[in-house]
Amino acid sequence: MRPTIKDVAKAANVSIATVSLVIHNNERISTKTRKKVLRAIKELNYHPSRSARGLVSHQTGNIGFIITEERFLRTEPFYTRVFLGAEFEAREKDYYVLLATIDSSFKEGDPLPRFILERNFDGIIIAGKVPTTFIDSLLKYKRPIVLIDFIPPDGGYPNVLINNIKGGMLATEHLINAGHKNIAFIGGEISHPSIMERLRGYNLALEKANIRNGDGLIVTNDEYLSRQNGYKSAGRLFNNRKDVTAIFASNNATAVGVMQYIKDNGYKIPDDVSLVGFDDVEADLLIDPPLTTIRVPKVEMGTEAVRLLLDILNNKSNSTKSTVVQVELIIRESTRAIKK
Amino acid sequence: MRPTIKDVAKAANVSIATVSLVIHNNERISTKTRKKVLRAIKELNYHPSRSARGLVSHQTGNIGFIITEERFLRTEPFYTRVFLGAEFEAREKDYYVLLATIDSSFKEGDPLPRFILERNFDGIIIAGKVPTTFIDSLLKYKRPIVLIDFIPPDGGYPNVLINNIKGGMLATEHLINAGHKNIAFIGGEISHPSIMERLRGYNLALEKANIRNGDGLIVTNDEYLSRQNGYKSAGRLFNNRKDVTAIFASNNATAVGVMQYIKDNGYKIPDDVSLVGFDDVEADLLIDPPLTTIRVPKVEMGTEAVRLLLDILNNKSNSTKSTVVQVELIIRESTRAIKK
DNA sequence: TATTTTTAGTTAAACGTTTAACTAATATTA
DNA sequence: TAATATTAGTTAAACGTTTAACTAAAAATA
Repeated sequence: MRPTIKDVAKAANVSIATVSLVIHNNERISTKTRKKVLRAIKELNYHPSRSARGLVSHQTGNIGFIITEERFLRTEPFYTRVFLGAEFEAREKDYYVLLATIDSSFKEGDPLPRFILERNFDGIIIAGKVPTTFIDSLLKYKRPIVLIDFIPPDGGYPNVLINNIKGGMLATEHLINAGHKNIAFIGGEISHPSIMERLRGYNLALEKANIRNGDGLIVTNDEYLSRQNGYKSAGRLFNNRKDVTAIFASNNATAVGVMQYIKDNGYKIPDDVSLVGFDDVEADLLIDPPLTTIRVPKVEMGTEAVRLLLDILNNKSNSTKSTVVQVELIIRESTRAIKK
Repeated sequence: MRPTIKDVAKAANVSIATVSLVIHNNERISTKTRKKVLRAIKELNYHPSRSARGLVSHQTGNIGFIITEERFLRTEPFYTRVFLGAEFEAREKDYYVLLATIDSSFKEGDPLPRFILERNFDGIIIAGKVPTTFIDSLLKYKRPIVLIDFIPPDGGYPNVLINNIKGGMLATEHLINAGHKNIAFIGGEISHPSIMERLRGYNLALEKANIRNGDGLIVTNDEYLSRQNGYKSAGRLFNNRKDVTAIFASNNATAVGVMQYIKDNGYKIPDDVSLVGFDDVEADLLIDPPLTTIRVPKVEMGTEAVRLLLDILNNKSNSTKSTVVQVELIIRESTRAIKK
């Protein structure tokens, strides 16, 4: 049988209350007693029962982690890394993470994950864009919510954001510094605030360098970011502008599609066209040539989200604080200085 | 405040015991009372507290899902799909799934996931190969274990297995039927039972067709299944045997590496070489040409694992029953009949 | 010295369930 | 009809914690 607080109390020859107080670092217990109790805890390999604890304290020790099925299954392990960061941090802080996916077309009345219905969570992390209706149906549970890489239209939630503007600037400036003038932006899912910001960074960098980019260099649509979409968009781009020498693709999958199109049409990377992606996933290294990209600290985003959430749960923070994680330019072989 | 069993009892004008019995489908309660109680439950949107339940029943309602970090982060969402299947089935059966990763070099004494240390799980699912030391350190918790796609050396656990032999045969027979004679097998991680079985299926199919495959057609090593490894192995193959016309690669990532090598060396797929993979992940469709492959029912593997585990937990099954999921040949464009 | 304050604990109630043991009412049997 | 069995519930203890309220002993103060 697993040891209970009673066993510890008996072993240390104190009351169960004392054991509980030691566990919670209450300063009312003398160092001597504290040591005695801690020794007993270690000897018996005692771990408090979550059930008993939850029953009296009305806290579950669970953090929900919600992501759309689509995003979770994405070929690039972007959000799996975010999850990993969250799980590590939660483990550290004595919380469990309950991962559940929802449909990206979630409608009001659709079944919610069990732990939500059963109110078995202290707070919830939502990773990536989800339907507003989903967030709405969470409201009545009155638990803190932290969003990752997503700002819903009505805003007002604490979130962990990527410095997308900076990323867009870094990518574009890298191309400008290499002497490029006709720099294109290719981005799907343009309604996503993050993609819009990357475009904004792109524009800011061009402005700063006094480059007036002519028509047809910005190709966007609102389809899901994917290889196919990148391939298609590259086609549209090259139909209009044969003079393009550099492309900034708003995420990695798009970049791979763009690369495929360029290869299929007899151009060479980076000889004819330089290409920069966004995200930095392993696949970037395996493709030919390895992709220059903007690195996003994925694991850190997960840990930050948990920290933010726990700060709110412990009243250390009001519920509108947000964190912005920084990005970094990773230069590989898909970009080079323009031929004179 | 969330409703408790007392609120339901008051609303239905019965004792709390009656409510509990109704929830557990005890036949001692009349249909009339049962209806009355169920109505109250629905009206109040009552869900029993896991904490209270766990405290008295000594069951947690949690299923652990363990996977090595390496496998979880793999570019192909193979195990994420398996997890998804497990989560769906668990949700259905009123269980939570606690996902945690371990290091693939887990050693005795390394920290275990929190829910294990705290004994907060009724059973555990291990997805993919893990170090034997990890399984050993689980033993003392005396909870049922179900393995997915892995048989440890000392065996003895219920598991969900892929019909790898059948898969190997299907792939190889497909190539044989297309007229190929010099059919190679490329497989990394050969110490993995699943890969060995795929090789066995390959051999069986050749035997059945009375094809004596000469030297150098089987290229294996014990490195992790990956693109680079596939690329390298293909190099070794073509150095020895220029006459190969078809290749069965033991998983998808390997196949992609092989494909890359073939392209880089001026051969065409499927014109010069036919190629079959194993796993069927989305990426197979996006590569050029789309890959003929053996489809593995990934989601089903997850649901089966949960079913197996719950059967054991409910004493419906002894703890050595295993399930084998079936595979299917998916013909795409990477294979074709041999040129006469 | 007598009183008050502080220290270092202990006692006991409460949290929301499950379930064995009990009971009152009704049905069956001798 | 009296005794027994069945039905449809109810009562109450138990699960393992937390924590407010209490207390005995020691220290500080008047």
